Amino acid sequence: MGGKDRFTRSQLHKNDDKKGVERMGTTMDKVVSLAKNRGFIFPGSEIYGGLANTWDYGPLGVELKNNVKKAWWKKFVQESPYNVGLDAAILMNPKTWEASGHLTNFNDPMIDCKKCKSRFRADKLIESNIPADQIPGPVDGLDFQTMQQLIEEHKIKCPECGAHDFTPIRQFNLMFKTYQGVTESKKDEIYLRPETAQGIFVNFKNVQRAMRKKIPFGIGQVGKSFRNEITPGNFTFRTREFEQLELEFFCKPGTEKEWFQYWRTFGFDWLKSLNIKEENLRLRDHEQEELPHYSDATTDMEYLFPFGWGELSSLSSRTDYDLRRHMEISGQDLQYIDQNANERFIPYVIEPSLGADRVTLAFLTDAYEEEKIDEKDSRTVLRFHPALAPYKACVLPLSKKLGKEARDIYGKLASHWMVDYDETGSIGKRYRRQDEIGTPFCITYDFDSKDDGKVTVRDRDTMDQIRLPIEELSDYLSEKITF
RNA sequence: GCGGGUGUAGUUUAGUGGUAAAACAAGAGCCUUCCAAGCUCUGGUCGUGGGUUCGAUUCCCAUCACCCGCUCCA
Repeated sequence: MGGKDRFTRSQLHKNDDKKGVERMGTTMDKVVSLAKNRGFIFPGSEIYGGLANTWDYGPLGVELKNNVKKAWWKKFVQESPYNVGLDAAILMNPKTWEASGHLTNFNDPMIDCKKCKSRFRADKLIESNIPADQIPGPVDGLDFQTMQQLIEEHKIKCPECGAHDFTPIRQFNLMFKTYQGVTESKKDEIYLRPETAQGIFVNFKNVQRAMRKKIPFGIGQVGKSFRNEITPGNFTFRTREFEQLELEFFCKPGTEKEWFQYWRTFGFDWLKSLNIKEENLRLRDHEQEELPHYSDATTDMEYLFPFGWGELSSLSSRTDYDLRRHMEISGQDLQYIDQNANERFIPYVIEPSLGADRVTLAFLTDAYEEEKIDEKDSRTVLRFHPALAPYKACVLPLSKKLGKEARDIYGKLASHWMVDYDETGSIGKRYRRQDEIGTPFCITYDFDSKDDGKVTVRDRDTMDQIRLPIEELSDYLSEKITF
C-alpha cells in the first residue's frame, strides 16, 4: 500500500550522498519487497491502510527473528558461565522511570521557527548560541520556562533563516503512556517500558540472592520496549515498538574497563560467528561529549545498511548510575556484599545490548544476494547461517508420484526442525524458491530412492549435490545447523 | 508535529472524463526423471469519503496512509 516511493533508488542516492555512504548490490526496496512477498515482514494493519512504522513478522520472519533470539540467548545466557535470564513485566511502577531518568531526559524541548518552519531542540539552540558562563547550570537541567527566557533575552536567531520568531517550547515525551485500571484518572497513569534494562535493575537483588550469584555476573532479557520516537523509519530499523536483546553485567568497581573490552569483543564475535560480513561491521567509540548522562564509555556496533551505517548495539559502561538511582528513589539497599573480602559496594554495570529487530534486519540484508550464475541465468539467494534460516531444509519429490515417500521424510525431519515441503513446479524452480527464502538444504526424493534408500541433498550456497542414505539425514543436518 | 512528495493486481510499472493493461510472482490442470521450460484457466468496486458531471480511477475538496527531510535513538 502506497509503497511506490518507499526506498526508491533516487531517494537512496540522495541519502547516500548525504552520509557519504555507498553500498552496492543490495537496495532496501528489494529487501522490503522480498520480505513482503515471501512472508518475512508485512506492513502492520495493512488492510486498514497501515499504521505508521509498524511491521508484522510473517511466518518466515518470526522463524528468523526467533532464531536470532535463540542464538543470542544461547551465547549470552545458556553458554555463559556468568549470566542468567529474566523476563520482567513491561508495565512497571512509575517511580522506576523517575530513577532511570526517563521522565526527565525523555522530554525533549522542541521549538519551531514560525517564519521558515524549521524545528530545533531548544536546549541545543541555547548551547550553541549562548556562552556557557551565561547559562545558569547545565542546559539539560533547565526547565522550559528558563530556556524560553534565555532564548528571548539573548534574541537567539533561527539558524536557518535568521529570524527571531519562535513558537513556545513544546515537550515531546518519548514514553508511551497508558492507564492501569479501567478509569482514566491521573493517578493510575503508567508507562510502557522504554527499555528492558530497568526490569533487570529492579530485580538485581532478587536474582543475585535467588541464584546465589557472585560478582561478576549478568542478567539477560529479551523483550519488547516502546518509545514514541519522533521520527521512526528505515523499515524495521527504527520503530516505536521494538525488541531488545538486553544484558546488564554487574562487576566490581575498578574492573569495568576489562569487562567493557570483554563484552565488546564478545558481541562483535557473536555477529561474525553468524556469518555477518565483517566489512559491513564497525565499532565506533563515542567521544566524551557524545556520551549519555549515565555512561562513562560507549561503543556503538554499527552495520552498513543500504541506507547507511546504523547502530545495532550500544555497548555502554554505566558505572553505578542505575543501581545508585534505584537505591535513592526506592530507599532499598542494593549494595553487593563480598563476604570474602568483607566489602560492600554498588556494582558497576556494563550493558552490551542489541536491538533484536535491527540485528534481524542486518542478518536479512546481509544475507541478500542476487547471484549471476551464467550469461542469462541468475538467482536471488538469502545466505543465512543455517542456525538462522527459517527452514533448515525443504523436502522435494522429483515427481508428484513420489509424494507419499517424500512426505514421510518431511514428517520425520519436521519433528526436529522447521522444514518445508514443495511438490509444485519443476525441480529447478523449487530450488530457486528455497534459495530466495534462505533454506540451506534441499532434499530430493527421486525414482532411485526407493531402491537404494538414498536422497539427494543440495546445498544452497554451492548448489552442489551429494547423495545420502535417508537414515543419515538427521545427523547430517544436525551437524550443519549446530551453532 | 512541520515542510515536500506519493497512493492503479502480491511485486514493478502502463493508461484513460465513458467502469483498466503488461511483465514477473501466485493458485489449479496438462506436461516434466535434478537448477527459473512450455501450454490452458484464475485475479482488481484504480487508498477512503464527499463534490462537479449524464457519467470519474482520471478534475476539485477533505480525510487516511505511506515515502523523503528536520529534531530522537537500541
